[in-house]
Amino acid sequence: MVLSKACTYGILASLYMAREATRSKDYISIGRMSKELNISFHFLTKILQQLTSAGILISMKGPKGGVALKRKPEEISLVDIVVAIDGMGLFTECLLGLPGCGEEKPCPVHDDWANIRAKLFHTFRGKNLAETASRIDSMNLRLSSEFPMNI
Amino acid sequence: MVLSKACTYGILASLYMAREATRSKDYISIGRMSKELNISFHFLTKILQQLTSAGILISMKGPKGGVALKRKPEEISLVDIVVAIDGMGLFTECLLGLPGCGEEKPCPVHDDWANIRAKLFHTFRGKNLAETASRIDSMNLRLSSEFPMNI
DNA sequence: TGAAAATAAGATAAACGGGTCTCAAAATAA
DNA sequence: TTATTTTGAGACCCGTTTATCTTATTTTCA
Ligand code: SF4
Ligand code: SF4
Repeated sequence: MVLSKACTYGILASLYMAREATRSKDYISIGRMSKELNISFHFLTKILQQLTSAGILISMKGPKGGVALKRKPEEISLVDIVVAIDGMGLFTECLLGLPGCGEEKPCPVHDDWANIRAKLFHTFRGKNLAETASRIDSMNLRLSSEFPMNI
Repeated sequence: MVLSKACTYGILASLYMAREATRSKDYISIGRMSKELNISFHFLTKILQQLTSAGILISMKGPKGGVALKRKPEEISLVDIVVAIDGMGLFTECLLGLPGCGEEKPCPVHDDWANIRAKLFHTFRGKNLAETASRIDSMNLRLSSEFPMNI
């Protein structure tokens, strides 16, 4: 898997919060999100704690508490979430797993992989939560996995 | 990690065999490969067994035995190795891990990911063992990880 | 103040990938 | 034939990821 499960959950939750942020300024409870996104509550909690300590979210305990995006959704890119949870590995690691990959002694697939890797990075970096989340509504896309499979 | 460790080992061993195949027609012992590539012998054995049962290698027991590419190195692409070990997942799975990814109800990053995914597939498919292995020699590239690291 | 609601934190367990180990089976060569 | 060399096959171990569970801690509100 390209992204860890934790990372995809983090992205889905972030998109969910970005969509909510346009409607209210309140905190969103993790329990509610975990139900709507079909993600284990405790697992999601741990993931969002990572995003909180990474400075992407702010959290508040107690009734009316929950979690919210720290910055405006337009200012948060998908790469922020990915890096906070999975680290930079995907964008820096060698495709063939050789330690110390570099330009001087590159492996046979270096050029192609470096190209794809960069494209992946720029794609994630170029997508902010606001625009991505708005597409969910306008194009009737899905966020949760409660739909039937096809292909 | 994009490719599993087993898969990268399989690719490295295949490239090694492709390089050897141009010099002799003998079987190559897994023990020798495991030493030269710095890969655990038993683990490499298991991986190459997968390639054998996938029809990519042929094997022979006993002294002078070992393993060899079944077809000519020019006719084996990297995608053959990847699919035999890791399956088609990398080229078909959803980036966000949602089951049943598809065109009808795609997730918000579908278009970009599908594009990158396709590029990845065509890159692997377009690289055959012969050409890739020959670059190892002609450009003094590396196959094993016994070299010092440099970013 | 006290009950309830929510995150924080950490222990625990299951599943998986990576890796090791042992023994069997086959082929060679003495 | 017998010893040796090799792959084949499977059990087993270990660390990480995924997931669950339990126990604080903080906040709100009656
Ligand atoms: S493609 Fe480049 S970064 Fe990846 S393993 Fe090869 S040399 Fe290293
Ligand atoms: S990008 Fe396409 S294939 Fe990947 S999860 Fe989204 S809808 Fe599915």
